[in-house]
Amino acid sequence: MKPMKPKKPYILEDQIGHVLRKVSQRHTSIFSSEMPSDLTPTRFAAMAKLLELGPLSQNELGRLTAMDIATIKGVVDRLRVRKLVESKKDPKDARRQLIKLTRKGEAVILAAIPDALEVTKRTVEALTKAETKELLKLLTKLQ
Amino acid sequence: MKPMKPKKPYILEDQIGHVLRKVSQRHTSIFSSEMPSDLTPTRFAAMAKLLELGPLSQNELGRLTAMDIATIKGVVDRLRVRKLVESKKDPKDARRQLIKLTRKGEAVILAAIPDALEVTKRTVEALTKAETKELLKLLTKLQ
DNA sequence: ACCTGTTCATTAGTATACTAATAAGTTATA
DNA sequence: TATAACTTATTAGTATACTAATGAACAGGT
Repeated sequence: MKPMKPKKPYILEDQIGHVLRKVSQRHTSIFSSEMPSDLTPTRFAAMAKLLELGPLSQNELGRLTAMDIATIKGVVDRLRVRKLVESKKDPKDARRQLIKLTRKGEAVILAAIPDALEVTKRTVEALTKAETKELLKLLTKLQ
Repeated sequence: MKPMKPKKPYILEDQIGHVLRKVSQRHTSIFSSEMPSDLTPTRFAAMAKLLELGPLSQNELGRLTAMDIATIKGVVDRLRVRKLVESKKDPKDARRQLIKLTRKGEAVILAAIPDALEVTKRTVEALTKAETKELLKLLTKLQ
């Protein structure tokens, strides 16, 4: 008779998904304590991409910020309500909504970038520089 | 006059928060492709803790699975609808709802554990064992 | 010019994740 | 014992995150 395979225990705290969730939660919490209350991580990401690349379609913006089309729509809607971005039909492609930063949006994102870099710094403050680099390298492999 | 500090560029892809978000998304996607459709990561985590520790109050369960009280309530409600857990008043403390696995819930979680371990394995399949260990060590420091 | 397949955007529905307000029950202590 | 402080749970509201269905517009090839 084959010997029984010993049952592997399930330790939640050792599972990568659970740890990722907790670290993400901590990051979000640091973000909201450092940044103005209506700048969430995703809103910030969308605005940063628009600053970097200029006007983009909603889909492009979603792809570049890792949000699916339903999620990016909500984010853009809420940015538009706050007059941080505006959108208009793309004259070259009637399907597309071209999203661009308003003057106010540009000012807000420019002012917020140093704080966002500080959020990153605080998130990894328990690690050395070498460890941080290693962590980013490993996580990047898992994307 | 003091020299101007050079403006640091903001590279979204280098920010830990963004990379964490993407890796979490990929993990969730692997989870839902490997597991039965109504077992989400959080439902699974809650059931795994109940299996490990027996009946717990909603708050305790939330703390042990890193969910705030509003989130764990929703998760428990949806587990209850599916008859995977049941709850009753704690006779020793009238504030508490004691949550416990049903027979069905226990069978479901026991059957699902090997698949959940496989999800973890697939999530880190791009890394060596040593890298995986290192990643978990670094992430754990950031919790 | 027509069809086929693709892309873009919207909508509805479900699930996590948080805040803030409220209410009820328990514990600590003055 | 009275009350103050804390804990537990619920509810309402907002924000990400995904699926699936729909419809409009575009692109390629015949």
